[in-house]
Amino acid sequence: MATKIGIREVAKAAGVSVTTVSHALNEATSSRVNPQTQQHVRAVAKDLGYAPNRLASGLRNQRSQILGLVSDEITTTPFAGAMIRGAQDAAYERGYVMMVVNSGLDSELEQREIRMLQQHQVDGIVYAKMYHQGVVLPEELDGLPTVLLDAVSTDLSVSSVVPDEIAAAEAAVETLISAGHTGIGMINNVDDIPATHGRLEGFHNALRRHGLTPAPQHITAAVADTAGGREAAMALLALPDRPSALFCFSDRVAMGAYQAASALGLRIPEDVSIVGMDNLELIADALWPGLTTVALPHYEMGRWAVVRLLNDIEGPTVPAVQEKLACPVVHRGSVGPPPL
Amino acid sequence: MATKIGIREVAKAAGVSVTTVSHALNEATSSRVNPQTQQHVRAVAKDLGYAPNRLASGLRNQRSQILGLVSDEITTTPFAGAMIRGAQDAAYERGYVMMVVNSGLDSELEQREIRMLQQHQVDGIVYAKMYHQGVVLPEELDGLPTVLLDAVSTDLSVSSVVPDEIAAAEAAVETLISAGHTGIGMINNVDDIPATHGRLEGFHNALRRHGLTPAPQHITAAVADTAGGREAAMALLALPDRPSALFCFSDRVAMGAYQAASALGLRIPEDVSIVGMDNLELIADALWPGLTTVALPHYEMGRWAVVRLLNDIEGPTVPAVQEKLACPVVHRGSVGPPPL
DNA sequence: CGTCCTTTGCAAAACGTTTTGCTTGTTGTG
DNA sequence: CACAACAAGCAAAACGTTTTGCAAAGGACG
Repeated sequence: MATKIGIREVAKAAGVSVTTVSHALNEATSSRVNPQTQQHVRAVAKDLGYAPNRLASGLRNQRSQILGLVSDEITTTPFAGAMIRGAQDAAYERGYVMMVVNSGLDSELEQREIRMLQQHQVDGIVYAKMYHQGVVLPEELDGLPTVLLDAVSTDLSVSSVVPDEIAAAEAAVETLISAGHTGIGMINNVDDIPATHGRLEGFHNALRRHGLTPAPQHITAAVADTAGGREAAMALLALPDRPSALFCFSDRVAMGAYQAASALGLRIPEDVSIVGMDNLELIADALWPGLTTVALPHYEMGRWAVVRLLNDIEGPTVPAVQEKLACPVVHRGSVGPPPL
Repeated sequence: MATKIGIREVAKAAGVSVTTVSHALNEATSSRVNPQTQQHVRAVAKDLGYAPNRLASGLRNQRSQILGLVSDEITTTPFAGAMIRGAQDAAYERGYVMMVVNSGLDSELEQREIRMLQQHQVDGIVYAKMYHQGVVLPEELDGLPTVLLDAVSTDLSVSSVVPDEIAAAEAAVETLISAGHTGIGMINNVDDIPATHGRLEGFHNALRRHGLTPAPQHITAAVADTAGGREAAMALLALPDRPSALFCFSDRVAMGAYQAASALGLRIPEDVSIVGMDNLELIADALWPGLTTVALPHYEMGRWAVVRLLNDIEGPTVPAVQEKLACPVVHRGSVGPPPL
C-alpha cells in the first residue's frame, strides 16, 4: 500500500475528472456519464481497490451511515449478543455499521454516550434494553430517528419491538395441556415487569381456553433465579395435591425446579413435567433431560429494530408501530404425559 | 433545537472568529488565545451545547476517534459481552467509541467488514476471538494498528492478550489439593486448542509441585459440553478407585459432572469435590451447590487490548507484547475435604 | 519618536467527497 | 447552412473542522 488511494488517484488513473469518477460510481447520478466510461471507471476503481472515505462523504451528505445502539447491559446474558447480532446483520445488509455503547444503569453516562454518538453524526439510534421493560426516552435523542428494542415507551410516536409475552406463555402452557396435564402450576417472577404480567396472563388464557381452572395454591412467585425457582418448586412439589407440571417464568427458574425435583426424588418428565421460558441455550440445552421452553426472538427483534430504523431514515414517513414478535416453542425432553 | 449549532454559531455568539473558537476549545493550541477570551468562548460553547462534528474533525485530522472490534462470534456466550464491555469502557475513557462487527466463521464476510471499518477510517482494530486460539491475521489490516484479543498469532509483531491458562489450571487444582485431595481426576477437552494443552499442563504442574502423580485412568477427555462432561464423569466416578475430586475443563463440563454425581447418588462436595473453569456465572452460580471455578478475565482482557491499542495509536512505538492475564479462583460450594 | 518584539486574533487553505451549474462538442431539424 | 437541443464531462463550491501564516495592535527600548 504505497499511498492511500482516493478518488483523485482513481480519476488520474482512469484519465477522467474526479467528478466523473464520482458520477460513475454513484448509482444515483450515473446517468450523467457514458455507460462505457462508467464501466471503465469502475474497473479502474476496483483495480486500485478504491473505497470511498466515509468520513468525507458523510460530511458532504450529512449521512454517516452509522447507527448507534445504546443498551443498558451488554454483559450478563447471551441475549444481548443475539440482539446485537441481529441488528448488525440487518445494518450490514444495507451498508450501515453499528456503534455500540452501553451504560449499565448510569443514566448520566448514558447521556454522555448518546452525545458522543451524535458527535459522530449517527443517522439513527436503536435504544435497547436487555429485558422487556418500560422506559422513558432520554430527551437527548429528540429529533434523531429512534427505535426501541426489547422495550416500550408511553410515547407512542416511536416504534418499538418486544416479544409477545402473552402468546409465548400460552404456547408454553399449551404444550403441557396437550400432553395431558390438567394440574399445572406456575412459578412466576416477583418483579413488576411486563414479562411477569404477560406470562401470567398467557398462563390463565391457555387454561381457560381448555376449561381448566388453576388451583390458587399452584400459582406462586419467586425471585427469578435458580435459587428462587428451587425453593418455590420445592414448596409446590411437596404439596399433597402437587401439580403434575410446572410452568416456569424462565429457564433459570426451571433449572431450580430441576434441582427441587431431584432433591425430592422426582424424575423429569415421568413424575413431573417442566417448561421454561427464554430458551437460554446454555441452560436449556445443558439440563438433563433437555428443557422444553419458549424462545425469545432476540435475533429477530434486533433485526426488526434496524430494518424499521433504516426505513424511517431512508424512506417516507410512516406511522410508528408497536411490534410484538412471536416466540416459538422449543421442544426438548422435559415434557411428558402426567403420571397415572 | 432550532438550528444545528456548529463552530460558526459559537463564534458568532461569542463575537470572535471561528479560528479563535477552535483554538480556545482545543487544549493543545489554547496558548494562542487570551485566557480571558478562552474562558468566555468556552462558556458560550457550553451554553449553546456545542459539540464538534467528529466527521469533520476526523476528516481534517486524519483521526476518526473510532476503534473497530472485529470478532467471530458475539452471540453464544456471555464472555463476548464482558470482553466488549471492557473494551468499550477503556475506549470511552479516552474519548473513543467502538464499532463492532462480527462475522461468524465466514472469512470473506470478515474481509468485507474490515474494509467497511477502514472506510470509516477507524484508528485501530481489536481483533477478537471468543475463545483463546491461534489465528493468522487477515492481510487487510496490514498497516493498521491492531491488537489481538483472546487470540495469539505466530506474528509476534502484533500485541495480544490471552488468559494465563496454565496458571489458572494450577490455581484450580491447588484449591483441591489444599482441601486435602490426593486422588484428583481431570476431564479435559478433546479439541486441539491452547486451553486444552494449557489446562492439562497446569493440572500436572500443580500435582507435581505437591509430589502427587495422577493415575492415568483418572485423566480423560470429552466434548466440552454438559453431555460430554456427564458421560466422562459417569465413567470416572464409577471406577473402583474413583477420584475424590474432579477438575473439569469448563463449567459446562462441570455441570455434566454434577449430573453424573446426582445420577450415581454422590453428594457434592461430601462425596466428590468439583472445580470448573471459566466462571460462567449463568451456570456456576446456578448449580447447587455453587460451583467453585476459575474466572477468565474477559473484561480485563478487553480493557487491556484497547489500552494497548490506544497507546500504539497515540504514543511512541514500543515493542509488541504477548500478555497473559491472571485468572482468579472463585470459591463457591463445590469443594470440600475428601471423604474418609 | 522610530524600531522591534510580543501578543492576540483572523483569513484562508486543507481534509476527501458529492453536486450544481457550465462548457464543449455532437447530432438533429428547419 | 444556421441554429437549437442534447449528451458528456469538468471546474468549483460546499460539508465543519483544524492549523498555518499573516496582520494589527500594543509595549519596551534606544
